[in-house]
Amino acid sequence: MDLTDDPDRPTAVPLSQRAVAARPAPYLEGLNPAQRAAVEVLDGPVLMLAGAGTGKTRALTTRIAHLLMLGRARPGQLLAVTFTNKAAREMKTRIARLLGDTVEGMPWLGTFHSISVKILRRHAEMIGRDGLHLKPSFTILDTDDQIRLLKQLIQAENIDEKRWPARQLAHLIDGWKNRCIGPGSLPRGEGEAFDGHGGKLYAAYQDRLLTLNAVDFGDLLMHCVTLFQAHPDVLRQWQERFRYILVDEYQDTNVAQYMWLRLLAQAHRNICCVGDDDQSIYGWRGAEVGNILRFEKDFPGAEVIRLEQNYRSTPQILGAASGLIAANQGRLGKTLWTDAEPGEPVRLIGHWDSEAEARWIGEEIEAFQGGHRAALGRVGLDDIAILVRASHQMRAFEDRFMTIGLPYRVIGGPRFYERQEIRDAMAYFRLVVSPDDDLAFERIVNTPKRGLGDKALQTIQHAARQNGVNLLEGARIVVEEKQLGGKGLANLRDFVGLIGRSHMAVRDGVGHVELAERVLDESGYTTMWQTDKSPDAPGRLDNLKELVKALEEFENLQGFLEHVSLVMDRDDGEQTEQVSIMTLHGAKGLEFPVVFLPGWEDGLFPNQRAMDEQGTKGLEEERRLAYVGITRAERLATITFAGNRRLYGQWQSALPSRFIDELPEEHVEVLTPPGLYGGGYGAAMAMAGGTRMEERVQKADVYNSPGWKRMQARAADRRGPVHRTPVTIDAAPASRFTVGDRVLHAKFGEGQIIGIAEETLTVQFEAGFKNIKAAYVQPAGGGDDVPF
DNA sequence: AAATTCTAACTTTTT
DNA sequence: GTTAGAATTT
Repeated sequence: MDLTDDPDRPTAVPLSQRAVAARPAPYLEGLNPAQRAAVEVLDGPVLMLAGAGTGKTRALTTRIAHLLMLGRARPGQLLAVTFTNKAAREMKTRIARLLGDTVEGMPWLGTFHSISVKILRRHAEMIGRDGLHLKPSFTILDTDDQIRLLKQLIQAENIDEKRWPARQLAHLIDGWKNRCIGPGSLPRGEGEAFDGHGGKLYAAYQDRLLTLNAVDFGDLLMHCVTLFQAHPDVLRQWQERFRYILVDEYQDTNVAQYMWLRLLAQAHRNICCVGDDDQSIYGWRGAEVGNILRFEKDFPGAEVIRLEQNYRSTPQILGAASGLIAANQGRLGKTLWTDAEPGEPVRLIGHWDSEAEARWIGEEIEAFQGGHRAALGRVGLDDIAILVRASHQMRAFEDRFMTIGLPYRVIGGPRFYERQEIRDAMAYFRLVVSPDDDLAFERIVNTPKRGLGDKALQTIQHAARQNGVNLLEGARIVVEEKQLGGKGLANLRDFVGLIGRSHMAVRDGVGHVELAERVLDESGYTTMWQTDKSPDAPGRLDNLKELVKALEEFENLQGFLEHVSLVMDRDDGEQTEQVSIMTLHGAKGLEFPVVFLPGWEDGLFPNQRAMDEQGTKGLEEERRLAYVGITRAERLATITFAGNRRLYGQWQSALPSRFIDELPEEHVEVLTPPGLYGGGYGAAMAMAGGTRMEERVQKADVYNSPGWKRMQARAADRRGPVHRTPVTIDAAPASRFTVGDRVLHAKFGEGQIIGIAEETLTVQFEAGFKNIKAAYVQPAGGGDDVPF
C-alpha cells in the first residue's frame, strides 16, 4: 500500500487558479467550458450536476481518461461506480476509445455490488461471528433463493405464512439492508412487524446465510460497511488504494451505498459524484435524493459544477420538460438550454380509449415509415420508443403492432439469467461445482420430475441433518439405506450418480462445455423441454443452447458462475429495426429521436398508489418520471392519454394527467384525434383548423379549462354512471355497498369504500388502497362522513 | 405425486 | 385478464 499522497494538500482549488493540463489533450477538444471544468478540477470533492442530455457520461469518462493521462493515478487506483452493468460496460468502452486502447482496463470500474464482492472476497473471514463466518468462496443468493430460504425459516418458526408471505419479508429485509440497519438495530415498528418475530427471524436468516456460506444482494453492501466500521485498518487500506472515486447517477444512491462511499472517500476526498436531482426516480427502492442535496455539507469545500447545455433535445422539448419539473419543490435548480433549432412542439392528443391510443400511435409510426415527416429527417423504427408508466400498458401496443405487423421489441422483460430454464441449468452447474449448495440441490432434485416430492425431500433433509452433511450427501445416504421406495429411489440413485460422476469429470479435467452438455442431457433436463408441448418450450431450448455457448468464453464452470451472479444481462444482437417499448424507469439514460408517452391519466400517471403511499413526495417522484420521459426525446415527443382504459378486465375512466396541465402551453400543440365519437371533447377539438392561431385558441379554451374536463366527463357519462373518485370505476355498484361505506376485512381491518366495480370494491385501508371482492368484507359500523 | 380447479391479488426494478 | 399460489381432485 503506498502512502505517497501529501496529507496537507488543499482539498479544493478555486476554479481560477486551477492548473490546466500542460499540453492540450486531443480528447479535451470540443468540450464546453462547464464540461471542461468538470474534467479538469482534479482534486477535492466535486459534485457534477448534470441535467438530462448534457453529456454527463462524456464528462465523467473524459475525467477518468484525463486523470490517467496526467498520471494522477494508475488504473487500479481509480474507483468508478455505476448502478448497472450496462453503464459500467459503456464507460469502459468509452474510456478505452479516449485513450486509444493503450491502458489496461480498470479493475475497479463496476457496479456497487460487483466492487463490493471483490472487496468482500478478500476479507470474508472477518464477516460473521465467532465460529460462524464467511469463506472467500461465498455464493451470492438471488431473490429466488432468498425467498425459498425465508419460506423454510417461516415454517420452522411457525409463523403464519398467509399473514407474512416470504416475498414480503424478503422485501422488508431488503429495505433494512438498503438502510444499513443491522440485526441489532431494527426499527421498532418494522422489527415487530412479523408478530414480534421480525428481529428473531432476521437473525435466524443471517445465521442461515452464514452456514450456507452465502450472502444476498443487500448483504454485499452492508457487509462492506460493517467491515469498514469494525476494522479501521482494513478501511484504511482501501481508502488509500482508491485515490479518485467517481460515482455515476448519484441521485439514486441509498443509505448503504452512501455510507460505503463516504467511508471510502474520507482519506483522499477526491470524490466526484455525478447526478441529476430531477431524475431521481428510484425513491421507492430506497434511493435518497437527500444524498445529492446534502453533498456540499458532507464534503465541505466541494466544487459544484452544473452542466446545463443540453445536446439532446430541441428547445421545444426542453421547454416543455423544464416547465413541468419546475412544479417540484426543493430542487437544486438547473436551467437547461440549447442552441439547437427550435423543432416541433410537444404534441398532445387524447383518445377515447386505450385501444384507440394504441391504434393511433401505430398509424403515426407507419406514417414515419412512409416518410411523411420530412422535417424530422429519416426516422427508422430503431429511432422510435414508446415509454409507459406501468408494464401492463405494453400489452395494448404489442397486440396492435402484432396485428399490423410492425416490428417491436419489449425492453425490460425477464432477463436472460432470470429465466426459469437458465436458472435450473445454472443450479445443475452449481451443484457440480460445489456439492454444498443445498439450495441448488433443492431446486433441481425434482426437476425434471423424478417422483421426489415434499415427502422425499423431507427424508433427505432428515438424513442430512442426522449425519451433519449436505443434502447431496444426505441423498446418497437415503439411497444406500433405501429409505425411499419404488421409482423415487431409483431416480434419486440416478441423480446422485450423475452428480457424482460429474464431480469426477471435473477432477479428470473434462472440458466444462462438454460437461455442461452432458449434465443437462443425462439429467433429462433437455428432454423435459423437448417433450414439453407449451408454445415457449422451443424458445427455452434455444436459451439453453445459448447458455452453453456462453460457457465457451470462460475457463471453467466456476468462473462462469462467478460472472453470472453479478452480470444479469445479455445483449441479443437484434438485426431488424424495431420500435422499442419500455417503461419510463427502463428508459433512464437512453435517448430516442422520436418518443411516444402514452397513458397520461391521473391515477395511472401520476400513479395513484405512489401518491397514496408517499403523498407529495410520491407525486414529485412521478413528476420527475414525467420529466425523464420527455427528455428522452431528441426531436419529437408525443404525449397521449385515453379517457377509458381497461384495467384488470374492467373498463375504467379517468381524467387527463395533472401533468398535462403543468406543461407550458407555448411548447405544446394539441392534436385532433381521428374518428370522433360524436360529441364530447372530440367535437370541440374538431373545430380546430390547421393554423397555429386556431390551435392556440382551442388549446386555451379546451385543454386548459375546467370546461374541457367537464366535456370529457360528459362524454364518458353517456356510457354509464361514473364515480369521480381518484380512480373512477365505470359500473353499477355492488348491491350491498355504496361508495363511502365503511367495511371490515379480515387482514386489512377497517376501511372505506372509494370505488365499486361490480363485485370488486376499491377500499381505502390504513395500509393503503386495495381492490377486494365484496364477498371478503363485512359492513362495519358506519356513520363516518365521506370525504368525497 | 401430478393434474386440475380455485382464489385473490395486481407500480416502477437493479444487483 | 392474467398470474402465481393454494386447495382440491385424480
